[in-house]
Amino acid sequence: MLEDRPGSLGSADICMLSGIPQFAALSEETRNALQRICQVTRYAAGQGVVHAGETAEFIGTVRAGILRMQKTLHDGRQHIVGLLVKGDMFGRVFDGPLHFDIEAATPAEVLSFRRAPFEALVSRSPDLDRAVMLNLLGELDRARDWMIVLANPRVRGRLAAFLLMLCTRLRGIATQATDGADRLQVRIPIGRADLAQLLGSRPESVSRALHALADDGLIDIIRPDLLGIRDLGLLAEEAGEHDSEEIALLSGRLPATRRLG
Amino acid sequence: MLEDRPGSLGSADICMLSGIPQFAALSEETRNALQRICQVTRYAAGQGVVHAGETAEFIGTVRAGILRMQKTLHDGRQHIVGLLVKGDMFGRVFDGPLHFDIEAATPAEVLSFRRAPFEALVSRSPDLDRAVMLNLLGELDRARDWMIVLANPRVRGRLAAFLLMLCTRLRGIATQATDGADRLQVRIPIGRADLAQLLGSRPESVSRALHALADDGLIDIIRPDLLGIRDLGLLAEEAGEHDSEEIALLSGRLPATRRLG
DNA sequence: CGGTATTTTGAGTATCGTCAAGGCCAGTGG
DNA sequence: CCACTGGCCTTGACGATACTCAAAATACCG
Repeated sequence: MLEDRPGSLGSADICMLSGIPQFAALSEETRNALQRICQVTRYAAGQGVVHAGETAEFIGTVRAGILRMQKTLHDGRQHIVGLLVKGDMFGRVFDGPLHFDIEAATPAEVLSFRRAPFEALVSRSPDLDRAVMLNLLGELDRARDWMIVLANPRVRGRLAAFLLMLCTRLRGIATQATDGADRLQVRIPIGRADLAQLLGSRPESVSRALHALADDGLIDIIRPDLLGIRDLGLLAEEAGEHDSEEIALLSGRLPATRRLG
Repeated sequence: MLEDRPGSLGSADICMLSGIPQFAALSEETRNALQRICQVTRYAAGQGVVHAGETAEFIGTVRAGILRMQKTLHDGRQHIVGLLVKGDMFGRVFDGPLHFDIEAATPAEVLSFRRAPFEALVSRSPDLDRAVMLNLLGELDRARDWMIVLANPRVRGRLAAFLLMLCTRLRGIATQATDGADRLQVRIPIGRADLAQLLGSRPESVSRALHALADDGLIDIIRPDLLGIRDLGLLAEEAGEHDSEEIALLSGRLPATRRLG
């Protein structure tokens, strides 16, 4: 359903929209119109994409890589409030300025549409309008999933929930091919300090929690930013296993211990 | 057992849409069309409105009172992920089932539109379409504000941030008239257990933090669910004062204009 | 007025935040 | 090629905070 087809298309331009699920279902006409008002921009890790307070002149869609959304506090510190991955949009269609900064967390490619023509196109194309709305709905759900992650009382639990999120929602983006067998690998796209703020903790505590999980055999720390997932089931248990169904699906091909209450 | 109960069909038709900001700007024609497919339902505190997993047959808008959005875990415990107040919509227009339960936190009035005709109307009326989209954008922002609240490392800070939210975003809804001078009163619409889960803590810790704030003179605990705000500025400081501007507005004098998404 | 649920308090322990130091890695310059 | 430097991650120690368990006090409801 969500498969993007490797386009056997003649023009290079036509490929610009490819790979983004939500655009795949659009009509030929709408896609062509989008094509005309878009451009691809590449960002290096750490580079700013949009700043809070300014009404972005374009609506963006992540094509590759990971962007982080953050609020800059008055004292200069930054507070991450979410990550944007392939297919996520930003830029407040029809609305005022953004309330958050957006920066590239990894090298990233952004597909950007000039605001005015994009809004006009949305008004004119019901299918695009609907795609935008569904995208918002999806982001809303994910923001609420974040809340559940953050509502975990212990750092270990929040970290486990976060890793779980990386394995499920961001599957195929943050995760990498397994090394032969069934071992799943996850790349953490942000540093310890940022991760700590995201999880409402401190870098030291995050590090300790991470190593505690490793000591208990739930994960392997291959590199500081690269983890191997050993037991997804135990991880889910640690996180409070809110959605046991989805985990079960993932664990299906893994020798995870199933101990549902 | 909570059961959904259809409310009385609207008879005072003309006034049904009144009082909800986002509908005020709609065209006469759209409002009339909405009028025809809506009904008002009243819920008692604790009563269920929609259950997760089912595609709601209604798109709802809160008219009065407070609803809570929650995820029911496999073990029966519930996890609150947000509160809905006047003007907030729920029901995933154009999309599948809800992922959360919705229950009345206080006695509430919900304006509900039958899904099919509502979606048809949205497709037909650009102004309504845009109102729905702006509403989603606003909810997304508030969900992210929640994340910042929850990312506070200490319970005191999270609690202070939560109270601040009640004073700003839910102003006039959770807040009550001041008793004479500058003292603001806030009603907490959920019990300690729910509040604790919402803030990623335990009822005991929430109670202690609350009384600690009271001992330090930031608030008064009039009843377990009714607080008097003594010093908004100190509260903001406690919370980490992310948005000092808005606080300054409130701390000075009102009336604060409703913050637009 | 009694019964129940919720909130609060208390004591003990685990966890976490804080401060400070040490280690690892990459890039830089001798 | 190697020492040096700076950033990030990790570790250690200690004090503060928060969770757990248990019990008492209070509010709520009929």
